[in-house]
Amino acid sequence: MSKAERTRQFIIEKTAPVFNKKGYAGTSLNDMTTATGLTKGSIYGNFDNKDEVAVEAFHYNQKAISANFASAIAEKDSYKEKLLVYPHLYENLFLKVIAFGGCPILNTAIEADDTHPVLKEHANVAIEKWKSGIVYLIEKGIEAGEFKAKNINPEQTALTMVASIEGAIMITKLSGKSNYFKAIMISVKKMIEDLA
Amino acid sequence: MSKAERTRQFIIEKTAPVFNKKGYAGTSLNDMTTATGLTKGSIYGNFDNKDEVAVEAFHYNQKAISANFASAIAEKDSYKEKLLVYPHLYENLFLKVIAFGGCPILNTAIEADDTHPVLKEHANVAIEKWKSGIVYLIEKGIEAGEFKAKNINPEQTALTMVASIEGAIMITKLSGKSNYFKAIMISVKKMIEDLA
Amino acid sequence: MSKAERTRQFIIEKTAPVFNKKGYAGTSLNDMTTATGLTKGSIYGNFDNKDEVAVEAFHYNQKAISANFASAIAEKDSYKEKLLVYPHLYENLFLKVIAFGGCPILNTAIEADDTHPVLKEHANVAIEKWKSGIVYLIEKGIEAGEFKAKNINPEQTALTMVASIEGAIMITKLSGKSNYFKAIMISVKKMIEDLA
Amino acid sequence: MSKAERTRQFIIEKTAPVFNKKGYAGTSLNDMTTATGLTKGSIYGNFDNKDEVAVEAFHYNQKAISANFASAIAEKDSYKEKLLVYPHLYENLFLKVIAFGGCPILNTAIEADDTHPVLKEHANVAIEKWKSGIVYLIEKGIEAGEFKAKNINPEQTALTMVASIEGAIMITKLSGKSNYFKAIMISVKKMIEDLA
DNA sequence: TATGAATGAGTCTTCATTCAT
DNA sequence: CATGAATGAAGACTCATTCAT
Repeated sequence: MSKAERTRQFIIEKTAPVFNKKGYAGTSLNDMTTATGLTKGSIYGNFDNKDEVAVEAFHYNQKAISANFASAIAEKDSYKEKLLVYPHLYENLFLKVIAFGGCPILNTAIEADDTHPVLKEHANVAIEKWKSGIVYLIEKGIEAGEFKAKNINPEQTALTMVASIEGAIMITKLSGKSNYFKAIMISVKKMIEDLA
Repeated sequence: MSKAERTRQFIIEKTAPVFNKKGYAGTSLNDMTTATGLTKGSIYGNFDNKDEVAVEAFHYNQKAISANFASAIAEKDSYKEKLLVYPHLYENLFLKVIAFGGCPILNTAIEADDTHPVLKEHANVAIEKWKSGIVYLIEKGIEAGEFKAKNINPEQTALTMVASIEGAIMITKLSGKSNYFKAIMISVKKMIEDLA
Repeated sequence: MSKAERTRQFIIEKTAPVFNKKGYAGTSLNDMTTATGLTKGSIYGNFDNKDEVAVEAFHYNQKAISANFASAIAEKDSYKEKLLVYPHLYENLFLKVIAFGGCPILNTAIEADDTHPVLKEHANVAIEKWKSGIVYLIEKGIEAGEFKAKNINPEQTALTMVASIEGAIMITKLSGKSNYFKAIMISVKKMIEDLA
Repeated sequence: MSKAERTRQFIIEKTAPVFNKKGYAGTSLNDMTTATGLTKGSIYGNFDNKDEVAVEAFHYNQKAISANFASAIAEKDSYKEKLLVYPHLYENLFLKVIAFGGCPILNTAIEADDTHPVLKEHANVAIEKWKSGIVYLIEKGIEAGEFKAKNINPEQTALTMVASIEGAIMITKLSGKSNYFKAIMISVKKMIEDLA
């Protein structure tokens, strides 16, 4: 990794949590220099503009969270258990996620949808990927005979899972009540168990 | 209604959609003068500061949406049908809601949670009220013998409904795919029907 | 006194202390409505502009202080005692003068000299009148044989008295040390006694 | 001296006379950009806010005047002559001082005493230092046998000198009459000569 | 005469971005 | 490659003043 590449990465890592908390518009170049200890000139030497940093920071944040799930899912043997990783792991992680500023997809989606088409599209791709991953697990579960083929709509289930989890993060961050999050995760688990 | 009261109301009505789309920080005083046709001085003659307009605009937006549901719920006879108003009516309204900038509670919650405690609290109160309304309908339905008392956790159900709907709005606004919204509403309807 | 005249007077009385403390530029129309309980329209109905109120307020403040001296001087029999009224009475009044915002002539002179020719001239006239009053007392004292004619320059003495008193007010208000004021007044008294 | 340091100094030098003439509140950022030829951004790049420039400008103005006296005093041999530097040098300088906007201590004291505690304190320190300097010269003069120890109160004399000079500047600037200044300086000289 | 409401130029300050060194 | 310094547009907010009612 070249010096330039390392500095880029350093800027992304240090600014990513700020972007997730303050949002794209709410994060200033000054916030970015404070977070990195670098100068504005240095940031502009490594990125074309604030947008570019924001996009990379979004990806960094997004991966930081999804990586946890990918590895945990890989470790499970059955598809049901793989799906259950989402509610289970979120129950363990959600305090961290909230301290981290919440879900980057949700944050970016809400801020960018009417104002920033580029960021919006990145959030869209991330959601679509997440959904597809769940659809894939459900379909594989059906193939494997774990889930009943009839009466299951994999996409509907995937979308409802994603919606519930994102909604749960919002509500819990807003209210500060952890048991709200747990209650919704129980519903998600039930939805998964009902597939069998 | 005094002139002052009318102007206040006028400012709220005209700026409310802008706040819902661009967010609190993203809406400038210039946006507000453009939306109203008034001068900065006039806005400051009727409000103490931007915060005050933002809070009123949030309430205006929130009521604009919740009013639809309140009246429709009042018209239904059974508690099941009252609960079903949410998925049914949202299916009819969601294009409007999206054009309107999305759900004000969701937008405000996401923008304000790490940056604007006052707005955050207003969003929190609104979510809590929504949840309580659903809990009330479920409990009344249990009392009335419509729903089976055992195995039902009214708060869990209410939270999951709210989370799913908010998540659905986010996902649909982001993807632009109406059928995503419908799919999640089917899950919500099923959840309600399973109460009986 | 007509209603209009009474309102004018009321505005002057209520705003005068504010002007003396905050200065001409530092006193806003809002300060003036707060001080009077009246509206801006009402103030503009009774005065052409802020300048006019400021000028009247200056006179009001100036008279409020000089009245104390005029009456006390009238009561004294000898010219020496008349002159001693200044240091004596100021020693009793200076806490009030400081709470009142300091000497209006001094305040106006300093603020207005490079920025507001009209107010400056009013302050100038007031100082000139004060000085002339002292010169008159000294000359009368010489005529009466109280003071030695030779070696006395009435104008020089008057100017030095005025300068010392104004300087004393400034220093004391700045330092908060009453004994600074008293020390300077001792010098002024000595200057008067040396006339005899 | 770094570029930043030079620009800071440049801003101070160029704005100092404006602050002395128009006062802290009366000097706008626009006045400051006009005086320096720089942009607002540049001023804020070198100072935190207007306050900081005002404080530095006060010190600059204060030193600009006191430096004249310090060097002239150092050149004199006797303490009486050292003290006489004040009335003598002021007689030569006072036209310059008046063109310069008057005495910065006096101007700042009057404007800031009821409105700006930070500037007020800076003015207070400057007055106290001036007074202490005179007290020191008188005490040294007593030690050296130049002045009669009995009947002399060094602090009272110092305060009266400072008050007379400040009062003289105010009166002269207001009236435009140079001979007023000279008359008061004669009194100050007499006060010094009477120490012997 | 007094008021409430509006105006637009002004206030101080922060913004993302650029560029010579 | 990074820095320090500058820019000018935009930010929220206050000002003295006006005028229909």
